[in-house]
Amino acid sequence: MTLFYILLEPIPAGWTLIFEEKVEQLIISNPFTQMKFGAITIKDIAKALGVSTSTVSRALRGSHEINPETKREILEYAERYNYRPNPIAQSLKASKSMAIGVIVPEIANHFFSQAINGIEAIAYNLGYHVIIAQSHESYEREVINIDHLVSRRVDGLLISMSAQTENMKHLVALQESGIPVVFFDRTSEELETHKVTANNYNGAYQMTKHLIESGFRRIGLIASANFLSITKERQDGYKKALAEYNVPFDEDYIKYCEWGGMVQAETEQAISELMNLPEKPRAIVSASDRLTMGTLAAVLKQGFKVPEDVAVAGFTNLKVADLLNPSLTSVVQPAFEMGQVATELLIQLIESKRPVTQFERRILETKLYVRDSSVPQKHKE
Amino acid sequence: MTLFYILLEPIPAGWTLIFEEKVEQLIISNPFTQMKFGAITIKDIAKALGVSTSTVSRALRGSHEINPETKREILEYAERYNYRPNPIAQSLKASKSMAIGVIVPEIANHFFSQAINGIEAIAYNLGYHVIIAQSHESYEREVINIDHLVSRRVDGLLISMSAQTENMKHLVALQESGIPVVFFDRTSEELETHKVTANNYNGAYQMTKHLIESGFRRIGLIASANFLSITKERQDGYKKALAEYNVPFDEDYIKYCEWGGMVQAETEQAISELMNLPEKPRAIVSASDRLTMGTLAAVLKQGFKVPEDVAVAGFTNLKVADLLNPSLTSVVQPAFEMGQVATELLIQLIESKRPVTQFERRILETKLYVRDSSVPQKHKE
DNA sequence: TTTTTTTACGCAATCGATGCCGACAACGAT
DNA sequence: ATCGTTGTCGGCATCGATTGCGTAAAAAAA
Repeated sequence: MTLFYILLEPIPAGWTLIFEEKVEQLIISNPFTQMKFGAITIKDIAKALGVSTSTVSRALRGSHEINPETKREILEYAERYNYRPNPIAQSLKASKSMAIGVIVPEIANHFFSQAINGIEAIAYNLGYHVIIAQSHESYEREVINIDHLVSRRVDGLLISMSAQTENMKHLVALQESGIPVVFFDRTSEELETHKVTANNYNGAYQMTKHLIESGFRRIGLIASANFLSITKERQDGYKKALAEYNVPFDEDYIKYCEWGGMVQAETEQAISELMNLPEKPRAIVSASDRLTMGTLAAVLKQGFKVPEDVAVAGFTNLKVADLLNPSLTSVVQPAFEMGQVATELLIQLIESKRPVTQFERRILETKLYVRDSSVPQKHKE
Repeated sequence: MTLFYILLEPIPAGWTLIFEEKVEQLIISNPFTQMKFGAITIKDIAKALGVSTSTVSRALRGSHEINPETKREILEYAERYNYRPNPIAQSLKASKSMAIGVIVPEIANHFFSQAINGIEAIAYNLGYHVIIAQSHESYEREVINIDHLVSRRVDGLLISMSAQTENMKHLVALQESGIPVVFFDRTSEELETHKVTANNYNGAYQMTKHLIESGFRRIGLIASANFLSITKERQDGYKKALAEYNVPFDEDYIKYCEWGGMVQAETEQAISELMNLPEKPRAIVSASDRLTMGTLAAVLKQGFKVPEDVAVAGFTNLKVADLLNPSLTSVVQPAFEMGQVATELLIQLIESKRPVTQFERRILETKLYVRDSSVPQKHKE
């Protein structure tokens, strides 16, 4: 008896090849391997119908220079065998990946996950897919991520910078190499491009104004790294409100957290410093989503009652703000819409035939929700 | 005077082409277009060093059959010009996309965003990128997403099914077509593959047991669609605890929410039905992350005091559970680890040379945090 | 010196889709 | 009857990287 072997791996040691034959097509009925034959290509269609691949390609994309009869046949066949063009081959040919990269500090933050929802909604509609990367507020990781996305040949990039990103060289280089970049949330003036933000200035202004009008005058501000655009804008809104009501501004009432809330110890330290000032603040405004919950937690942990000892208000997109103890006065950003707008602008840049020199700055309105955490005790109930 | 035009688009109507010439290379010094020249290929290296592309390719991947001297030159050149292999071309050649698809109900849910963190951590390390899609608890969207990911040629899929997915045909077909699938969180018995879940049974058991031991006997359960694996498992844990303490089980005390918390009206309706029972429950267990906050909100909204009128406890991965009013007794799942394990298993499947027939079921432990929402009033303070 | 082996590298095909040319037939126009 | 048109379609190169096969030259063995 003679056994025939079909080897899927190099010939095992000790075996000798004495006979070899090539076959055109191998039909395997092994139940384990009736797979990976789903992917039908343009070539298969061409062979099956006795036409060239060019004809198939043209028929599929509805070229007018194909006999309607031939076209019908091809379309029918493609339909029947569920043909899908291989996007990888298309990408190679067209040197477009149909992918956009998104870099955010972290997904597990409602502001960003909502923004990503908006990004995906638009991107998927326009045939792009979205690759998400997280910087975890680290400059290094951000650079690594960008490098990775570039080597993946993304067609464009949406970014909200890490709290440790002071230097924009990596982004400038990116843009110069022809990959469009759009900022959202956290932006920088060092790069000329589209920028999409919430109205941070007004959000902070409204929140501070509300606190002042509620009777608080000594108001602390806890913010992310001070070179971040959001920090600057929100701080300006805060100062504007103070000025408007003739509340003296005191530098000591502002604390910056370089880790932007990623490291709770840092937040607690900041709160502790604030609350140990000779004239401790009667209210605290948190100027960053990630810091807000940390601030509330730290204040409570350090034994202060909210709002009796100190009122708290802050930016947050968490839906449970009104279920907190106490329910939290907050400014909500239109995260979903910001993601949508940024993506529209980015894809516009990607698909623009001519270099774009006019860039937009889109500012979307925030919304203030007043709740118990900022209502002075005497007014309560 | 004669003008020469270099056209980037078809000849405008009214123009006639009278002269045409091809050039080898066009150097454009237009400041707008000094871009897209960053992408250096293997061919460029070959041309520059006067060797063939094969040699370059082999040198770059460290083949031994290349002269060390040549290899050094190539490596140096590649380094200097920051050469990166084009992953799209590699994908085409190898028919692997180095991408895995992830389908979750929604990103803006801490359980899933933490799981995605775990997924990314592993995937990036192993050179895969992650494409995320959301079903929004809709079966239709889930099917569309899968279709999209398949046409994108992902190498494998991680999925936590939507609350409306009763039918597994789409996943069976997927697996049969050779794309490995790994379940996490929500699984199904209709598919033989790796499955990664939290210990839902034990989590619900512990939580229910805790409530019983705290003195509650009439305990309601609010859950996702009843065909979901997590619903079944958690319900079983709940029943086990009841049985263990001889608390009679009453079918009326269980409410299923088909939208799994996506539609708050549904949740409120369920709570309302529970609380209108002749013998209304004294405690409610929420058996799904997304439902937990909705349950608490609904209970409070309907005017009940927690825990005085009714105690509440539930699954949730939200970090603010202890800042809620009242702080919420909860079961936390090891979401990050679940994502990691699922991804490891998936990539193992993808890279396995032989068909895998032994599948694992990994069950990771949950953790119960007892807080105020489940502590009977008399014991408080 | 001749033969064999080894070293080092090039050629060309391949992955799937696309698009520029050019071929060829049928047709009407001159 | 010859020529230009129009309609259809195939050949071939291309995108970038990889790899089996072949081979010239150098080294080793005979």
